[in-house]
Amino acid sequence: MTDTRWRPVKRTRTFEEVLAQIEHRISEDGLTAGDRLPAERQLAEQLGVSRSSVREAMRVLETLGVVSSQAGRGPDAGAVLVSRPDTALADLLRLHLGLAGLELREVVDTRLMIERWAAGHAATARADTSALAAAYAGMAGARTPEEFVEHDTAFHCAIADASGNRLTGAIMRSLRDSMRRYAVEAVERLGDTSPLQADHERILTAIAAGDPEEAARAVTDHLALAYPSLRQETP
Amino acid sequence: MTDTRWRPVKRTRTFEEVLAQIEHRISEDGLTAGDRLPAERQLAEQLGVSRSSVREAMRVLETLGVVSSQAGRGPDAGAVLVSRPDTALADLLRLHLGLAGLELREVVDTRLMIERWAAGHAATARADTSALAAAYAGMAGARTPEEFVEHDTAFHCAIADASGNRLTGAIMRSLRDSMRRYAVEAVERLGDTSPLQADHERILTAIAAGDPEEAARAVTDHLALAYPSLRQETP
DNA sequence: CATCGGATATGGTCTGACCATACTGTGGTC
DNA sequence: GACCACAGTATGGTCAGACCATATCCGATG
Repeated sequence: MTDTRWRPVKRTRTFEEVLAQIEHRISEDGLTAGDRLPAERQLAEQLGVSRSSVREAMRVLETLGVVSSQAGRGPDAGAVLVSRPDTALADLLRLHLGLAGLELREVVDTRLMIERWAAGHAATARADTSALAAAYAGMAGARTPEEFVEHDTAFHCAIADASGNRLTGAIMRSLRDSMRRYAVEAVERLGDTSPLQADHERILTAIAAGDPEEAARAVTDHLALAYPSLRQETP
Repeated sequence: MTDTRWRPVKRTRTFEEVLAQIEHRISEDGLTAGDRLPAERQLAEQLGVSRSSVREAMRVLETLGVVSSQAGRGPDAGAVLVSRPDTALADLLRLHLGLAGLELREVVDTRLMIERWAAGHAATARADTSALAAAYAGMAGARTPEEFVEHDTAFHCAIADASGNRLTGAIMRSLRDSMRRYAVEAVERLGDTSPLQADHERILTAIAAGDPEEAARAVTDHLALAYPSLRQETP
């Protein structure tokens, strides 16, 4: 038998080491959104690596919605810590949908799960419904399917936000972003948007009235209407 | 007034152009997991950019769990398309938890939402419970909190997987990964794991018996026990 | 005091080189 | 013919140094 001695699965690449250092520094120094990271050249010298490796680490952090890089000089320049999971999640889902690693029905089911949960919570908590009402009004004035979907997205994201949980809100926004195309198609296929608006009014009323069961039912019925082909999966 | 002529909000960086090209190529050529991307040098030449820019784009795709790079030569070498949203999601959540952009209670609440939903679906679908049973047995033989949490994570991820929805499964895995530390602390604080095991048996039985309501209740009670400080948020 | 223009710090890109890794093919050995 | 050792080579990983684009800062100038 040849040499099957154990070798480490994978040598840690330099930029991963940089990532670990930065992450360590964040948790150690208690950095939060708004704080600045050292400049790329400076970081490279501190860690004893090349600027390329630092840059690749920065790309990763930027992809994850943790830093935002800005050229130039001054307080706003450089790599600033942010907290923007939404766009990162949206990119992630969009790419995996495109890769056929995920199917639309899985995304829609997940969305239904979140939305029922959020609608119930929002109703229980008697959450502020002004954002919902604004989006509802926006849909009424929409002239194209794209415009309608825009406000529809805002409406449904407002439901998730009203639950008070930022994580579900972020997931919701990403789900909507990644399935925008299909939403437009669904609206075009339906033609008339008035049934959708009736649903929306029912949802809005239930949340405002603080009726979690009715809110959850209304959301379920609404998604069954918007995505009839997936109906059988919503018990 | 100075020149207020319109400038594009932000000049698209080169590597973003590369990203768009690759993404376009994926959806256009119908590439799926397992297919190979051109080599970095080759891609750089094709797109008329430097290898650095291609590499930064690769880092982004790798971060999103879409490609996996492997040095060397042969069929497995180079940038291969994969579909691994789990690790990407886990990194994302972990970093945002560290940045205080998210709070633990939001993560736990989201986990409860998914787990109730998944338990109900798994019970309804009479899903295969062998993975659940195996993880349950693993917990019984665990000797340290870390080991217990390891199998506990497998158990709860198996619930999410049993729902048949890969997206919720991936989210579940990421949530568990990102809160592993807190889970270990919770087990240590509890000391005795037998109440947890009793819960697990109840969940397992309910799913195997195809009783969605009981499964959802069992999961809810279980998380209330494991995270007592968050109990008031689980109506 | 106001304004303009260079100095400067920052990220963005490119080039070319070298290293580490892992397969490929070739040639020798048994 | 089967097997094995070794050079060849394509791939990603890293580095160094240069230059460009952008945005602020600051001093000179009117």
